[in-house]
Amino acid sequence: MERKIGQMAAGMGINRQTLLYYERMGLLNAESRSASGYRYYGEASQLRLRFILKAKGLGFSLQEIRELLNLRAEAQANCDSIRTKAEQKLAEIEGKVAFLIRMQNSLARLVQDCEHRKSSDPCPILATLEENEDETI
Amino acid sequence: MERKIGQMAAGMGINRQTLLYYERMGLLNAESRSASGYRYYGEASQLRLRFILKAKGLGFSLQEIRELLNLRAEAQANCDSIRTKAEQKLAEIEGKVAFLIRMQNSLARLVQDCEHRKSSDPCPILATLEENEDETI
DNA sequence: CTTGACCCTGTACTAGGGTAGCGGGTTTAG
DNA sequence: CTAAACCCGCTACCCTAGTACAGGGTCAAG
Repeated sequence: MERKIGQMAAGMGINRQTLLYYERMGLLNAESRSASGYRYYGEASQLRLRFILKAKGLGFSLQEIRELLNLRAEAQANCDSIRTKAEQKLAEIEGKVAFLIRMQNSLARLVQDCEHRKSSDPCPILATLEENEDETI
Repeated sequence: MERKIGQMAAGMGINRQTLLYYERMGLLNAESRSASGYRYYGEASQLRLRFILKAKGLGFSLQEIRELLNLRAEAQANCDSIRTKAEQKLAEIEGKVAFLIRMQNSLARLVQDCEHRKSSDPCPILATLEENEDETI
């Protein structure tokens, strides 16, 4: 069914302005307009928006999503380009995870130390942050 | 030893402009100035900058770092507030890691599928992104 | 004393991803 | 028929974390 912008936004759980923003960014156009200019979004737009939001959820930037959409438009056959992009993104995410896990371990260790300190000791978190050596991270 | 801004920046591996930016943001002032206005950074500034960069490395935002610095100034005794902040940040990071790992699994599965598809099949990544159901993430 | 490397302040710009408000037109329920 | 709720285009603004440039002053070596 056809939806006006407000319904489309609410239905997808995003802001009305965001939909306009995506249009400006060349990601999503309404399928049709009323005589008075109201945007009407049909099934295809909803599919496309779902694509955009999922890809965003998978960590693709809007720029990358535009490329994916173009690839999709180009040819269904072009699975290889898509897979390459997905693989690159995967590597990137693996890097982020590794980094965050290092952060996580460092912080957890600091919090641990903090719990076991004697009340006369200085705060070990502050002490670590003040250290000269780069052992923490 | 006292360093001018360029030496300080180079020594810490950051941009000169970034140091000015941190000053504008109220994170770090030079200890002294020459008659002509040159900034001179001493030991205390270097300690403070190291603190800032380490905290940044642990995932704190500049805003949060400002709060940490204030806490630090308030009282060395206030270990509890510091630990609370560290714990909050830890929880936040754990959330991010969990999310990224879910993304990672989804993407890895898609790439897998992509490798094993028959050349007649449609690209499984595109197919997934077009799906209605929210199973992917 | 000049040259080059450095420093000053101040302003403006970047990217990414939106968000808000204005003045006015349209639609729909009562 | 009217009032609320929507929508239009447009411009401008938000945040974070910087980065760049302009126009000018300073310092040290040769």
